[in-house]
Amino acid sequence: MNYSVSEENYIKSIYHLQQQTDTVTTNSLANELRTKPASVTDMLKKLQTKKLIEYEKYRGFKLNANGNKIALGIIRRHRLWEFFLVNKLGFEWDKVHVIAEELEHVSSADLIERLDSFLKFPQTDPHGDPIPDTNGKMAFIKQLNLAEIIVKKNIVVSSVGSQSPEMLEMLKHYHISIGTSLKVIKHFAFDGSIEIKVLQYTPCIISEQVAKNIFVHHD
Amino acid sequence: MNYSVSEENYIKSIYHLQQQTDTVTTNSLANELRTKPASVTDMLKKLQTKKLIEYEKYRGFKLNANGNKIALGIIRRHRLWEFFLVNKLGFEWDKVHVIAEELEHVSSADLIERLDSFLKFPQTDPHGDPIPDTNGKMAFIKQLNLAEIIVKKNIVVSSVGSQSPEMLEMLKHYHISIGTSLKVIKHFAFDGSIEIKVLQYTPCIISEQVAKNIFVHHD
DNA sequence: ATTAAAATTTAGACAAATCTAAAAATATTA
DNA sequence: TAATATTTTTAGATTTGTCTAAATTTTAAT
Ligand SMILES: [Mn+2]
Ligand SMILES: [Mn+2]
Ligand SMILES: [Mn+2]
Ligand SMILES: [Mn+2]
Repeated sequence: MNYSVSEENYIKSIYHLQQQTDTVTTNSLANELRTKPASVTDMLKKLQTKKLIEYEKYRGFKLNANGNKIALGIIRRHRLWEFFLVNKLGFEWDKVHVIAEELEHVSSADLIERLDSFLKFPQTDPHGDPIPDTNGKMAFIKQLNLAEIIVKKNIVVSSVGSQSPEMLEMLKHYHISIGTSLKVIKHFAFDGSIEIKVLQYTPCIISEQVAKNIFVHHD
Repeated sequence: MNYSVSEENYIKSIYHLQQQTDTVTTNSLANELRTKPASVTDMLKKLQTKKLIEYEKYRGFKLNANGNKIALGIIRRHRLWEFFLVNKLGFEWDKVHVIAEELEHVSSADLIERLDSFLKFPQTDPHGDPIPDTNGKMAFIKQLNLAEIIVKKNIVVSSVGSQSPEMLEMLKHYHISIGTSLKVIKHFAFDGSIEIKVLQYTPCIISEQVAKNIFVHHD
């Protein structure tokens, strides 16, 4: 089966919202897609007819197994293109999302498998998010929030909560990007800020808000 | 201004038809786009409102200067993606057209300029067709039909009339691709077939129909 | 110059995706 | 539990792009 650009965007958004709450609401999806609740209801009916979601009027909805597989296919394409844009075309990672949002809808399966191979089968996109394989299997990376790290062991930045230019600008200033190794040195109870040390740089202090937007894993 | 996928496909098709006849007819465009004449008329009105064509009811139509520029932008994207698909992803050149037909509509200008640079500013696509530059300037390559070559000097294959898998298969068998150097040895008046010699291979005979689909330029 | 054929346009309909305003269902609060 | 607020759905409209069938215009043929 083949899905329209609009259908694909809905499917992907439902998938992402489900990571937070198992069953999704009409309003949250409308908000995510910057559209109106009435439009969401219309599309839900269509997705139900096409057997991609479980949906009961007024009760919320979720992707079924089939819908999940479709979603992971779209996410695979999105993240492979993002990797291409950053690592081959030299884009900054705050610029690639909007472009990948279009490229993800190009429908050739052969294209994506060849792109994957050309990129040497990357495991994560430029934001640290894992890339599903052809069968929709996605590595689960146990991520911890930097704000909650206590031990003074080496940790590695694996992804970020915000992909805004503002975030990127600040991370650059701190010499932090995906894959950067660092250590937590001290917590300040007063405002929740923490002192960290990035390898080869002098220690610095980041606010709690920044820390909460940085996800890490051990060694 | 931004144009829909449908509008872009119409604009590009009008451009291509204009290469043969300066002013285009409703039927020919409908045929090119595999749609119905009534649909073409509808779109023509829209393109006229958007000031992309000159159009007089029942009298045919053509792109104006603005429409021409838009068309060349789409063709630039199409051909750059085709080059990418063949030279980076390893597609055969009979497979790339349909995919480029989708990729050409991805709208980021930055994307295309970076792609161009990544590909080292190619001058022609995998079918030998010239790639317009950012400003819509396109090199004109004086092409001659192989069926009409008489002199026994070295000539270079610059493009092909058909991009079908059948054509590709046969050209491969003859060891001919874009850029191949060859010589015309003899014409057979009986059926119009000609004997050619591809460098490093023994001479062979190709039918008039094949020859008519091969375009060449001198040295 | 008529008439017949072909090309083109209009009229009216339809599917997809969206919207606003109103109605219905559910959740919250007093 | 009853009133109120919030969420969700329905009803009806709009835009884009397409279609068929009928009307109109142009072109070709007698
Ligand atoms: Mn998208
Ligand atoms: Mn990403
Ligand atoms: Mn296209
Ligand atoms: Mn081409």
